[in-house]
Amino acid sequence: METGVVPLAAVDGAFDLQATVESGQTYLWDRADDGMYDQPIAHGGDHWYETVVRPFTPPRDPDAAPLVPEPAVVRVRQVGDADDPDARLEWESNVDAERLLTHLLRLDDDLDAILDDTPDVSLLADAYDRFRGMRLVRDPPFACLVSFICSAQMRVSRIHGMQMRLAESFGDSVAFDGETYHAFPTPEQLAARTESELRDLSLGYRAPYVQRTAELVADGEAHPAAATDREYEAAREYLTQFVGVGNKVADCVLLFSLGFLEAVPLDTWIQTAIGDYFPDCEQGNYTDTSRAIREQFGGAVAGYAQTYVFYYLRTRSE
DNA sequence: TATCCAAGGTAAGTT
DNA sequence: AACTTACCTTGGATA
Repeated sequence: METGVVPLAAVDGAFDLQATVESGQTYLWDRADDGMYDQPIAHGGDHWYETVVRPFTPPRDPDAAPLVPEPAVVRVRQVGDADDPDARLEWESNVDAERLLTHLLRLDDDLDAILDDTPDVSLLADAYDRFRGMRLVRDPPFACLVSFICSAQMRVSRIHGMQMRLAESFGDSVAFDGETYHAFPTPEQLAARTESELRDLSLGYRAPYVQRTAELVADGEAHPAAATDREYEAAREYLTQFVGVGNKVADCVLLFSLGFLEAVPLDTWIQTAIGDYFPDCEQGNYTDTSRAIREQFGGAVAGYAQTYVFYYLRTRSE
């Protein structure tokens, strides 16, 4: 086993692991000690989180070496909050995971600079204040694509459960620390399953979407990472060729995997925010409403504001 | 205990 | 091109 420590003093701006991993941007991490999402969100706990990552190349740096040399189990926890000068991330893995963690958790972002670029609007300020240190993520592209195809009309906790079952049922097993983990399935592994087998995992009507999208990727007809070198709206359009992917899911993949920080997924919570706080942004169609709210949320980093607002509104009643 | 409802939308069919 | 409708599943609310 390899282990390491990332001092958070070396990171630009604050960091909050729990908010980052449990805010509904990624469904590929699991809380090690208890069932993630099965209980109300209690911030401040120093939980261990685990994920399994296959070798993949950073979408924005295609000439770089893969982030891990082999399928890797990564276990990480945060010790100390943003105000603690000794705060740190502790990790355990079968490989050197520091570069991988920096990528997945966007530790290379300068969060203070991003906040400086965000408009001074009370809703945004409140959300940033409540979840200070939350960062966006960079999920592996194919797993992110499948996750958000599964997200249609579905609760956060159940989306997470679907991804865990997909890995457990169809992904390669990886031995680590005396236990057996499962990587998220490859496009080939999912393409080889039947709609019925996917429905057995409670994917419902999303099952054929996932199967057919996996086929498109496995057959080489398209790959989500190929959207990266396009202009933002063209990249969104490119992703809608996958089955079960409309503008909203496409925006999620652009934001949570491919590093398009200007993407603002227009989900039900953001639609509510538009109605309650920014009614002038409602333009009657996705493209124009998206442009308007993107402007309102700070343009190039609008996706950061979106994700804070999403999490803020979704957890308001708790 | 039974019934109802809504959950990070999308595809397919109509006008 | 704009507008409707069907779609799986299930935890939690309501009666």
